[in-house]
Amino acid sequence: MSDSAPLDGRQQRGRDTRALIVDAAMAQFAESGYRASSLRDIAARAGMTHPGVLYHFPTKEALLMAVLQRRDDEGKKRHPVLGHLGREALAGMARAAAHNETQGAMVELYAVLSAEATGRDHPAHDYFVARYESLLATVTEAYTVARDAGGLRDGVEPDVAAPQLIALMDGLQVQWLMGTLPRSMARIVADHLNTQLVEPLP
Amino acid sequence: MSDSAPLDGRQQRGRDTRALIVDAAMAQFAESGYRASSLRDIAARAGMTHPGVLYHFPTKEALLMAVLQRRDDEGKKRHPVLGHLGREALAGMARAAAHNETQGAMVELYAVLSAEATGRDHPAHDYFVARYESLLATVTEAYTVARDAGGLRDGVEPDVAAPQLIALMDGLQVQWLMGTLPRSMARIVADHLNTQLVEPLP
DNA sequence: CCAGTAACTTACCACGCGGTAAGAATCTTG
DNA sequence: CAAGATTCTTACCGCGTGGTAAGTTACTGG
Repeated sequence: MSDSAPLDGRQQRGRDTRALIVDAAMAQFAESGYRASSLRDIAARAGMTHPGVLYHFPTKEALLMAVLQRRDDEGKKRHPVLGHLGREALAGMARAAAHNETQGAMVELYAVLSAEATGRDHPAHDYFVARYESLLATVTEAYTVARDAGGLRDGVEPDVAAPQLIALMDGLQVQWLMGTLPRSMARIVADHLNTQLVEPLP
Repeated sequence: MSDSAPLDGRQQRGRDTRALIVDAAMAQFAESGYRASSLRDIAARAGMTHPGVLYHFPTKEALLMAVLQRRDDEGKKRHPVLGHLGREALAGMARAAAHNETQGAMVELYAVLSAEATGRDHPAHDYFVARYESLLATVTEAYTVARDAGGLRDGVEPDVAAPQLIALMDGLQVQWLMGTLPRSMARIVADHLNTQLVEPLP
Protein backbone atom coordinates (compact mmCIF):
# COMPACT_ATOMS: atom_id res chain seq x y z
CA MET A 1 0.00 0.00 0.00
CA SER A 2 2.99 2.31 0.39
CA ASP A 3 4.19 1.82 -3.19
CA SER A 4 1.40 3.66 -4.95
CA ALA A 5 4.04 5.68 -6.82
CA PRO A 6 5.02 4.21 -10.23
CA LEU A 7 8.59 3.56 -9.06
CA ASP A 8 11.17 5.08 -11.40
CA GLY A 9 14.54 3.69 -12.36
CA ARG A 10 16.56 4.12 -9.18
CA GLN A 11 13.72 2.83 -7.03
CA GLN A 12 13.74 -0.29 -9.20
CA ARG A 13 17.47 -0.74 -8.76
CA GLY A 14 17.10 -0.44 -5.02
CA ARG A 15 14.47 -3.13 -4.98
CA ASP A 16 16.62 -5.42 -7.07
CA THR A 17 19.61 -5.39 -4.75
CA ARG A 18 17.27 -5.62 -1.78
CA ALA A 19 15.93 -8.83 -3.27
CA LEU A 20 19.46 -10.05 -3.96
CA ILE A 21 20.44 -9.47 -0.36
CA VAL A 22 17.37 -11.28 0.92
CA ASP A 23 18.28 -14.23 -1.33
CA ALA A 24 21.76 -14.33 0.13
CA ALA A 25 20.54 -13.99 3.69
CA MET A 26 18.03 -16.77 3.16
CA ALA A 27 20.74 -19.14 2.00
CA GLN A 28 23.08 -18.17 4.82
CA PHE A 29 20.48 -18.37 7.58
CA ALA A 30 19.44 -21.75 6.23
CA GLU A 31 23.00 -23.04 6.34
CA SER A 32 23.96 -21.74 9.76
CA GLY A 33 20.91 -20.40 11.54
CA TYR A 34 20.38 -16.77 12.43
CA ARG A 35 22.80 -16.25 15.27
CA ALA A 36 25.72 -18.02 13.64
CA SER A 37 25.35 -16.15 10.34
CA SER A 38 27.40 -12.98 9.96
CA LEU A 39 26.50 -9.94 7.93
CA ARG A 40 29.86 -10.29 6.19
CA ASP A 41 29.01 -13.80 5.03
CA ILE A 42 25.68 -12.61 3.71
CA ALA A 43 27.20 -9.56 2.04
CA ALA A 44 29.84 -11.70 0.33
CA ARG A 45 27.12 -13.94 -1.10
CA ALA A 46 25.37 -10.86 -2.44
CA GLY A 47 28.63 -9.53 -3.90
CA MET A 48 29.07 -6.55 -1.63
CA THR A 49 30.51 -5.49 1.72
CA HIS A 50 28.62 -5.69 4.95
CA PRO A 51 27.86 -2.00 5.39
CA GLY A 52 26.31 -2.21 1.93
CA VAL A 53 23.83 -4.64 3.38
CA LEU A 54 23.22 -2.37 6.36
CA TYR A 55 22.42 0.46 4.00
CA HIS A 56 19.33 -1.44 2.85
CA PHE A 57 18.45 -3.12 6.16
CA PRO A 58 19.20 -1.10 9.28
CA THR A 59 20.00 -4.11 11.47
CA LYS A 60 20.61 -7.82 11.14
CA GLU A 61 17.29 -8.43 12.82
CA ALA A 62 15.46 -6.33 10.23
CA LEU A 63 17.08 -8.47 7.54
CA LEU A 64 15.82 -11.62 9.22
CA MET A 65 12.32 -10.23 9.31
CA ALA A 66 12.54 -9.35 5.62
CA VAL A 67 13.54 -12.92 4.85
CA LEU A 68 10.60 -14.35 6.78
CA GLN A 69 8.25 -11.77 5.33
CA ARG A 70 9.20 -12.67 1.79
CA ARG A 71 8.77 -16.37 2.30
CA ASP A 72 5.29 -15.65 3.65
CA ASP A 73 4.43 -13.58 0.59
CA GLU A 74 5.60 -16.33 -1.75
CA GLY A 75 3.70 -18.92 0.26
CA LYS A 76 0.50 -16.97 0.05
CA LYS A 77 0.95 -16.73 -3.71
CA ARG A 78 1.40 -20.50 -3.99
CA HIS A 79 -1.59 -21.55 -1.89
CA PRO A 80 -4.06 -18.79 -1.04
CA VAL A 81 -6.23 -19.28 2.06
CA LEU A 82 -7.19 -22.98 1.61
CA GLY A 83 -8.54 -23.60 5.10
CA HIS A 84 -12.17 -23.84 3.99
CA LEU A 85 -11.34 -26.35 1.27
CA GLY A 86 -11.39 -29.28 3.67
CA ARG A 87 -10.11 -32.48 2.19
CA GLU A 88 -8.56 -30.65 -0.75
CA ALA A 89 -6.56 -28.50 1.66
CA LEU A 90 -5.17 -31.63 3.34
CA ALA A 91 -4.15 -32.99 -0.05
CA GLY A 92 -2.41 -29.67 -0.53
CA MET A 93 -0.31 -30.34 2.58
CA ALA A 94 0.94 -33.57 1.03
CA ARG A 95 1.77 -31.69 -2.15
CA ALA A 96 3.56 -29.06 -0.09
CA ALA A 97 5.71 -31.81 1.39
CA ALA A 98 6.61 -32.94 -2.11
CA HIS A 99 7.40 -29.36 -3.11
CA ASN A 100 9.59 -28.94 -0.03
CA GLU A 101 11.74 -31.82 -1.17
CA THR A 102 12.99 -29.56 -3.96
CA GLN A 103 13.59 -26.61 -1.60
CA GLY A 104 16.34 -27.76 0.69
CA ALA A 105 17.52 -24.31 1.70
CA MET A 106 14.06 -23.07 2.59
CA VAL A 107 13.29 -26.20 4.58
CA GLU A 108 16.55 -25.86 6.45
CA LEU A 109 15.83 -22.22 7.19
CA TYR A 110 12.53 -23.01 8.84
CA ALA A 111 13.72 -26.12 10.62
CA VAL A 112 16.71 -24.34 12.11
CA LEU A 113 14.93 -21.07 12.83
CA SER A 114 11.81 -22.55 14.38
CA ALA A 115 13.94 -24.49 16.84
CA GLU A 116 16.18 -21.48 17.51
CA ALA A 117 13.14 -19.22 17.93
CA THR A 118 11.75 -21.44 20.65
CA GLY A 119 13.47 -19.24 23.20
CA ARG A 120 11.38 -16.27 24.23
CA ASP A 121 14.23 -13.82 23.66
CA HIS A 122 14.83 -14.76 20.04
CA PRO A 123 13.97 -11.97 17.58
CA ALA A 124 11.80 -14.31 15.52
CA HIS A 125 9.99 -15.83 18.50
CA ASP A 126 6.79 -13.84 18.11
CA TYR A 127 6.80 -14.45 14.38
CA PHE A 128 6.93 -18.22 14.81
CA VAL A 129 4.33 -18.27 17.56
CA ALA A 130 1.99 -16.35 15.27
CA ARG A 131 2.85 -18.65 12.38
CA TYR A 132 2.12 -21.82 14.34
CA GLU A 133 -1.12 -20.42 15.68
CA SER A 134 -2.28 -19.43 12.24
CA LEU A 135 -1.20 -22.73 10.71
CA LEU A 136 -2.91 -24.66 13.47
CA ALA A 137 -6.14 -22.74 12.94
CA THR A 138 -6.03 -23.35 9.19
CA VAL A 139 -5.34 -27.07 9.46
CA THR A 140 -7.93 -27.52 12.19
CA GLU A 141 -10.49 -25.85 9.97
CA ALA A 142 -9.51 -28.06 7.06
CA TYR A 143 -10.05 -31.20 9.15
CA THR A 144 -13.33 -29.85 10.48
CA VAL A 145 -14.67 -29.09 7.02
CA ALA A 146 -13.54 -32.51 5.81
CA ARG A 147 -15.28 -34.21 8.72
CA ASP A 148 -18.52 -32.31 8.22
CA ALA A 149 -18.45 -33.48 4.61
CA GLY A 150 -18.17 -37.06 5.85
CA GLY A 151 -14.62 -37.42 4.56
CA LEU A 152 -12.94 -38.45 7.84
CA ARG A 153 -12.88 -41.87 9.46
CA ASP A 154 -14.48 -42.34 12.86
CA GLY A 155 -12.37 -41.25 15.79
CA VAL A 156 -10.35 -38.64 13.91
CA GLU A 157 -10.64 -35.48 15.93
CA PRO A 158 -9.67 -32.21 14.19
CA ASP A 159 -8.26 -30.78 17.40
CA VAL A 160 -5.86 -33.70 17.71
CA ALA A 161 -5.25 -34.42 14.04
CA ALA A 162 -4.18 -30.85 13.26
CA PRO A 163 -1.22 -30.54 15.65
CA GLN A 164 -0.37 -34.13 14.72
CA LEU A 165 -0.07 -33.32 11.04
CA ILE A 166 1.93 -30.17 11.65
CA ALA A 167 4.29 -32.00 14.00
CA LEU A 168 4.69 -34.83 11.54
CA MET A 169 5.72 -32.48 8.75
CA ASP A 170 8.13 -30.54 10.94
CA GLY A 171 9.74 -33.67 12.30
CA LEU A 172 10.08 -35.23 8.88
CA GLN A 173 11.99 -32.22 7.66
CA VAL A 174 14.63 -32.66 10.34
CA GLN A 175 15.13 -36.33 9.49
CA TRP A 176 15.16 -35.48 5.82
CA LEU A 177 17.81 -32.81 6.28
CA MET A 178 19.80 -35.19 8.45
CA GLY A 179 19.78 -37.68 5.61
CA THR A 180 18.31 -40.48 7.70
CA LEU A 181 14.80 -40.53 6.25
CA PRO A 182 14.32 -43.87 4.46
CA ARG A 183 11.30 -42.72 2.38
CA SER A 184 10.10 -39.54 0.73
CA MET A 185 8.42 -36.96 2.92
CA ALA A 186 5.45 -36.76 0.58
CA ARG A 187 4.92 -40.52 0.77
CA ILE A 188 4.97 -40.59 4.56
CA VAL A 189 2.60 -37.63 4.84
CA ALA A 190 0.23 -39.17 2.31
CA ASP A 191 0.26 -42.46 4.20
CA HIS A 192 -0.55 -40.63 7.39
CA LEU A 193 -3.46 -38.79 5.80
CA ASN A 194 -4.73 -42.04 4.29
CA THR A 195 -5.20 -43.50 7.73
CA GLN A 196 -7.54 -40.59 8.45
CA LEU A 197 -9.42 -40.06 5.19
CA VAL A 198 -12.30 -42.20 3.95
CA GLU A 199 -11.17 -41.95 0.35
CA PRO A 200 -7.39 -42.38 -0.07
CA LEU A 201 -5.25 -39.76 -1.78
CA PRO A 202 -3.61 -40.58 -5.13
CA MET B 1 35.73 -49.61 31.76
CA SER B 2 38.45 -47.01 32.40
CA ASP B 3 37.40 -46.38 36.00
CA SER B 4 38.36 -49.74 37.43
CA ALA B 5 40.37 -47.92 40.10
CA PRO B 6 38.43 -47.23 43.32
CA LEU B 7 38.70 -43.45 42.83
CA ASP B 8 40.05 -41.69 45.89
CA GLY B 9 39.13 -38.30 47.28
CA ARG B 10 40.63 -35.94 44.71
CA GLN B 11 39.36 -37.98 41.80
CA GLN B 12 35.87 -37.71 43.28
CA ARG B 13 36.10 -33.94 43.63
CA GLY B 14 37.14 -33.63 40.00
CA ARG B 15 34.16 -35.68 38.91
CA ASP B 16 31.82 -33.53 40.95
CA THR B 17 32.78 -30.25 39.32
CA ARG B 18 32.85 -31.96 35.96
CA ALA B 19 29.24 -32.94 36.53
CA LEU B 20 28.41 -29.43 37.71
CA ILE B 21 29.86 -27.97 34.54
CA VAL B 22 27.94 -30.40 32.36
CA ASP B 23 24.76 -29.39 34.16
CA ALA B 24 25.44 -25.74 33.45
CA ALA B 25 26.36 -26.39 29.83
CA MET B 26 23.21 -28.43 29.33
CA ALA B 27 21.06 -25.57 30.56
CA GLN B 28 22.90 -22.99 28.50
CA PHE B 29 22.93 -25.01 25.28
CA ALA B 30 19.22 -25.67 25.74
CA GLU B 31 18.51 -21.98 26.11
CA SER B 32 20.62 -20.68 23.25
CA GLY B 33 21.89 -23.56 21.18
CA TYR B 34 25.52 -24.58 20.90
CA ARG B 35 26.96 -21.83 18.74
CA ALA B 36 25.29 -18.97 20.56
CA SER B 37 26.35 -20.21 24.00
CA SER B 38 29.62 -18.87 25.36
CA LEU B 39 32.00 -20.61 27.69
CA ARG B 40 31.77 -17.57 29.95
CA ASP B 41 28.01 -17.97 30.27
CA ILE B 42 28.41 -21.63 31.10
CA ALA B 43 31.21 -20.98 33.56
CA ALA B 44 29.15 -18.33 35.34
CA ARG B 45 26.30 -20.81 35.77
CA ALA B 46 28.76 -23.27 37.28
CA GLY B 47 30.18 -20.61 39.60
CA MET B 48 33.62 -20.30 38.03
CA THR B 49 35.54 -18.53 35.30
CA HIS B 50 35.77 -19.80 31.75
CA PRO B 51 39.34 -21.11 31.88
CA GLY B 52 38.21 -23.15 34.84
CA VAL B 53 35.81 -24.90 32.50
CA LEU B 54 38.54 -25.36 29.93
CA TYR B 55 40.68 -27.08 32.53
CA HIS B 56 38.15 -29.92 32.69
CA PHE B 57 37.11 -29.90 29.03
CA PRO B 58 39.83 -29.03 26.54
CA THR B 59 37.50 -27.33 24.04
CA LYS B 60 33.92 -26.13 23.81
CA GLU B 61 33.23 -28.97 21.42
CA ALA B 62 34.46 -31.55 23.92
CA LEU B 63 32.04 -30.07 26.44
CA LEU B 64 29.19 -30.45 23.99
CA MET B 65 30.06 -34.07 23.45
CA ALA B 66 30.15 -34.64 27.21
CA VAL B 67 26.66 -33.16 27.49
CA LEU B 68 25.31 -35.45 24.78
CA GLN B 69 27.15 -38.42 26.19
CA ARG B 70 25.67 -37.95 29.63
CA ARG B 71 22.13 -37.66 28.35
CA ASP B 72 22.68 -40.91 26.47
CA ASP B 73 23.91 -42.63 29.60
CA GLU B 74 20.90 -41.44 31.59
CA GLY B 75 18.58 -42.49 28.81
CA LYS B 76 20.01 -45.97 28.70
CA LYS B 77 19.49 -46.25 32.43
CA ARG B 78 15.82 -45.23 32.09
CA HIS B 79 14.87 -47.59 29.23
CA PRO B 80 17.41 -50.29 28.41
CA VAL B 81 17.29 -51.77 24.88
CA LEU B 82 13.49 -52.13 24.43
CA GLY B 83 13.44 -52.71 20.66
CA HIS B 84 12.50 -56.36 20.92
CA LEU B 85 9.61 -55.64 23.25
CA GLY B 86 7.28 -54.77 20.39
CA ARG B 87 4.02 -53.21 21.53
CA GLU B 88 5.38 -52.58 24.99
CA ALA B 89 8.23 -50.57 23.49
CA LEU B 90 5.74 -48.39 21.60
CA ALA B 91 3.84 -47.78 24.81
CA GLY B 92 7.18 -46.75 26.26
CA MET B 93 7.47 -44.04 23.60
CA ALA B 94 4.18 -42.55 24.77
CA ARG B 95 5.43 -42.66 28.36
CA ALA B 96 8.64 -41.00 27.22
CA ALA B 97 6.58 -38.17 25.75
CA ALA B 98 4.87 -37.74 29.12
CA HIS B 99 8.22 -37.79 30.89
CA ASN B 100 9.57 -35.17 28.48
CA GLU B 101 6.82 -32.79 29.51
CA THR B 102 8.60 -32.48 32.86
CA GLN B 103 12.03 -31.99 31.29
CA GLY B 104 11.77 -28.70 29.45
CA ALA B 105 15.50 -27.97 29.35
CA MET B 106 16.41 -31.37 27.98
CA VAL B 107 13.71 -31.21 25.34
CA GLU B 108 14.86 -27.78 24.30
CA LEU B 109 18.45 -28.98 24.10
CA TYR B 110 17.59 -31.73 21.67
CA ALA B 111 15.12 -29.72 19.63
CA VAL B 112 17.56 -26.87 19.17
CA LEU B 113 20.65 -29.02 18.68
CA SER B 114 19.12 -31.51 16.26
CA ALA B 115 18.06 -28.67 14.00
CA GLU B 116 21.40 -26.91 14.36
CA ALA B 117 23.28 -30.16 13.73
CA THR B 118 21.53 -30.63 10.43
CA GLY B 119 24.42 -28.88 8.73
CA ARG B 120 27.22 -31.23 7.82
CA ASP B 121 29.87 -29.00 9.42
CA HIS B 122 28.27 -28.92 12.86
CA PRO B 123 30.34 -30.69 15.53
CA ALA B 124 27.36 -32.76 16.64
CA HIS B 125 26.26 -33.70 13.13
CA ASP B 126 27.68 -37.22 13.19
CA TYR B 127 26.30 -37.78 16.65
CA PHE B 128 22.77 -36.91 15.60
CA VAL B 129 22.95 -38.94 12.40
CA ALA B 130 24.00 -41.95 14.45
CA ARG B 131 21.29 -41.24 16.99
CA TYR B 132 18.53 -41.04 14.38
CA GLU B 133 19.74 -44.17 12.65
CA SER B 134 19.81 -46.09 15.89
CA LEU B 135 16.44 -44.74 16.99
CA LEU B 136 14.94 -45.58 13.62
CA ALA B 137 16.24 -49.13 13.80
CA THR B 138 14.89 -49.60 17.31
CA VAL B 139 11.42 -48.23 16.53
CA THR B 140 11.23 -50.16 13.26
CA GLU B 141 12.04 -53.33 15.15
CA ALA B 142 9.41 -52.54 17.75
CA TYR B 143 6.74 -52.14 15.06
CA THR B 144 7.90 -55.31 13.33
CA VAL B 145 7.73 -57.35 16.51
CA ALA B 146 4.31 -55.89 17.28
CA ARG B 147 3.06 -56.77 13.81
CA ASP B 148 4.37 -60.33 13.96
CA ALA B 149 2.49 -60.71 17.21
CA GLY B 150 -0.69 -59.59 15.44
CA GLY B 151 -0.85 -56.33 17.36
CA LEU B 152 -0.93 -53.94 14.38
CA ARG B 153 -3.89 -52.99 12.21
CA ASP B 154 -3.81 -53.83 8.53
CA GLY B 155 -1.86 -51.45 6.37
CA VAL B 156 0.52 -50.28 9.09
CA GLU B 157 3.99 -50.76 7.64
CA PRO B 158 6.90 -50.68 10.12
CA ASP B 159 9.16 -48.97 7.58
CA VAL B 160 6.70 -46.09 7.29
CA ALA B 161 5.32 -46.04 10.80
CA ALA B 162 8.74 -45.76 12.43
CA PRO B 163 9.93 -42.51 10.82
CA GLN B 164 6.38 -41.24 11.25
CA LEU B 165 6.41 -41.77 15.00
CA ILE B 166 9.85 -40.26 15.40
CA ALA B 167 8.90 -37.24 13.33
CA LEU B 168 5.69 -36.80 15.27
CA MET B 169 7.50 -36.71 18.58
CA ASP B 170 10.17 -34.32 17.35
CA GLY B 171 7.63 -31.99 15.80
CA LEU B 172 5.44 -32.00 18.88
CA GLN B 173 8.36 -30.89 20.99
CA VAL B 174 8.85 -27.77 18.91
CA GLN B 175 5.18 -26.82 19.17
CA TRP B 176 5.23 -27.60 22.86
CA LEU B 177 8.28 -25.40 23.45
CA MET B 178 6.69 -22.68 21.36
CA GLY B 179 3.67 -22.79 23.64
CA THR B 180 1.21 -23.35 20.81
CA LEU B 181 0.39 -27.00 21.45
CA PRO B 182 -3.29 -27.24 22.44
CA ARG B 183 -3.03 -30.72 24.01
CA SER B 184 -0.45 -32.72 25.93
CA MET B 185 2.29 -34.40 23.92
CA ALA B 186 1.57 -37.74 25.58
CA ARG B 187 -2.12 -37.58 24.61
CA ILE B 188 -1.35 -36.82 20.96
CA VAL B 189 1.27 -39.56 20.72
CA ALA B 190 -1.08 -42.07 22.36
CA ASP B 191 -3.87 -41.12 19.95
CA HIS B 192 -1.50 -41.64 17.05
CA LEU B 193 -0.45 -45.07 18.31
CA ASN B 194 -4.08 -46.01 18.88
CA THR B 195 -4.83 -45.58 15.19
CA GLN B 196 -2.17 -48.22 14.53
CA LEU B 197 -2.60 -50.72 17.38
CA VAL B 198 -5.30 -53.36 17.56
CA GLU B 199 -5.66 -52.96 21.31
CA PRO B 200 -5.69 -49.31 22.42
CA LEU B 201 -3.25 -48.01 25.00
CA PRO B 202 -4.54 -46.85 28.41
C1' DC C 1 25.96 19.61 -18.24
C1' DC C 2 25.53 20.18 -13.76
C1' DA C 3 23.32 19.37 -9.05
C1' DG C 4 21.73 16.12 -6.12
C1' DT C 5 20.68 11.85 -4.44
C1' DA C 6 20.90 6.84 -4.15
C1' DA C 7 24.10 3.21 -3.57
C1' DC C 8 27.75 1.82 -2.16
C1' DT C 9 33.18 1.23 -0.01
C1' DT C 10 36.91 1.92 3.18
C1' DA C 11 38.16 2.53 7.69
C1' DC C 12 37.09 2.28 12.12
C1' DC C 13 34.95 1.22 16.90
C1' DA C 14 33.97 -1.43 21.21
C1' DC C 15 32.91 -5.81 22.40
C1' DG C 16 32.71 -10.74 23.21
C1' DC C 17 34.55 -14.92 21.57
C1' DG C 18 37.57 -19.51 22.24
C1' DG C 19 41.86 -20.55 23.79
C1' DT C 20 46.61 -20.01 26.26
C1' DA C 21 50.21 -18.95 29.85
C1' DA C 22 51.46 -18.42 34.24
C1' DG C 23 50.71 -18.10 38.89
C1' DA C 24 47.91 -18.67 43.34
C1' DA C 25 45.36 -21.56 46.29
C1' DT C 26 43.91 -25.93 48.02
C1' DC C 27 44.33 -30.50 49.21
C1' DT C 28 46.55 -35.33 49.70
C1' DT C 29 50.08 -38.04 50.88
C1' DG C 30 54.84 -39.40 52.36
C1' DC D 1 55.06 -30.19 57.99
C1' DA D 2 56.98 -30.13 53.52
C1' DA D 3 56.57 -31.95 48.54
C1' DG D 4 53.75 -32.33 44.83
C1' DA D 5 49.93 -32.60 42.25
C1' DT D 6 45.14 -30.87 41.29
C1' DT D 7 42.19 -27.18 40.67
C1' DC D 8 41.13 -22.80 39.66
C1' DT D 9 42.09 -17.40 38.66
C1' DT D 10 43.99 -13.34 36.51
C1' DA D 11 45.69 -11.51 32.51
C1' DC D 12 46.22 -11.75 27.98
C1' DC D 13 46.00 -12.88 22.71
C1' DG D 14 44.13 -12.59 17.95
C1' DC D 15 40.01 -12.63 15.72
C1' DG D 16 35.30 -11.94 14.11
C1' DT D 17 31.11 -9.57 15.31
C1' DG D 18 27.20 -5.79 14.56
C1' DG D 19 27.15 -1.19 13.81
C1' DT D 20 28.86 3.77 12.53
C1' DA D 21 31.10 7.75 10.00
C1' DA D 22 32.75 9.65 6.23
C1' DG D 23 33.99 9.62 1.72
C1' DT D 24 33.46 7.88 -3.33
C1' DT D 25 31.07 6.40 -7.41
C1' DA D 26 27.30 6.37 -10.55
C1' DC D 27 23.17 7.62 -12.18
C1' DT D 28 19.03 10.61 -12.87
C1' DG D 29 16.12 14.63 -13.45
C1' DG D 30 16.08 19.57 -14.40
